[in-house]
Amino acid sequence: MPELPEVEVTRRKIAPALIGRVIAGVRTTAPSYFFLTPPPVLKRRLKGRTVVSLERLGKYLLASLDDGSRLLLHLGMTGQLFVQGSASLRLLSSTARASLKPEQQPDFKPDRHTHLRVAFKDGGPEVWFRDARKFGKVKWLAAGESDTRLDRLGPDALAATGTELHAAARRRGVAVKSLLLDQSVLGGVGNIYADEALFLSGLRPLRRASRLTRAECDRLVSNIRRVLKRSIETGGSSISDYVAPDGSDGAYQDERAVYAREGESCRVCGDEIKRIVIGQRSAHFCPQCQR
DNA sequence: ACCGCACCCTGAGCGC
DNA sequence: TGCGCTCAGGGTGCGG
Repeated sequence: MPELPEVEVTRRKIAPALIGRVIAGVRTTAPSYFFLTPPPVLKRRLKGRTVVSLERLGKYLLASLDDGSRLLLHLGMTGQLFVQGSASLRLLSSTARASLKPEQQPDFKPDRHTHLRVAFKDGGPEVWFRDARKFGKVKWLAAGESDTRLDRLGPDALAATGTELHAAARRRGVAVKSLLLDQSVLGGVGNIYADEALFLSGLRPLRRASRLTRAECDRLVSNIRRVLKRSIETGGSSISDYVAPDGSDGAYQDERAVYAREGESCRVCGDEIKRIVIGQRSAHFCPQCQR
């Protein structure tokens, strides 16, 4: 699920269910590396606090609390942040979708993957964080405390400029695809949108970053912004053949030009979409449109 | 400073 | 039906 658009949609959806509410208590699963802050500490620090804001930094969510401390969240690959009782189909990953059945039911019970359950003083619906693969993260930050993960983040992909990308690209010998996935270069771009933006820009994913021209960087940044904005508009998207029963799926997956379309024909030129591996990740492109 | 790689974990989908 | 295999939209940390 989680690249910038999905995290942003999650933020917008979950913010009203968090902001202004007083936390009554937190329940967790057993300690694991999912918890960068040990569960007992987390429970102690969050109890009685009020969430005052929720912002997104790249693919991270950062909740500010009334005592100046902050809660850092990352959804990893399969993380799901949702309001208890809501069937947020469009926010779920494809893998989660397949096993979604329980969540579609209003009486869904927290399972062994539901690592965080936040209850509120008002007695209303709880906010839950479920993550089957545990690549997600939760960390409590004391007032004024910084975090290397945040410090390392480059400019947000929605705000970055061609100048910034060009400056970062110049010294790098890696494929442009790898450069785009580097969160210290641009915050928020993941595999899907990197492939889509490269397609729109007519750039091969294997193209060396250092050989990108200034004009190409301008085009690339502009197309990254375009695909991210479009995806946010459609409510985020999930790449899957699965059709949501309620039809609430994001529309972006129907618009994607290359991602997970290996062997299918290009919508622009009809050529066959190829899939290669770059830096242990899949990359998709049209040999004809991307030179 | 940069690069490639191993690794973290679970579930889905495939061929047999 | 079940088994073993490969794959997955995330990131970190290590040695070279």
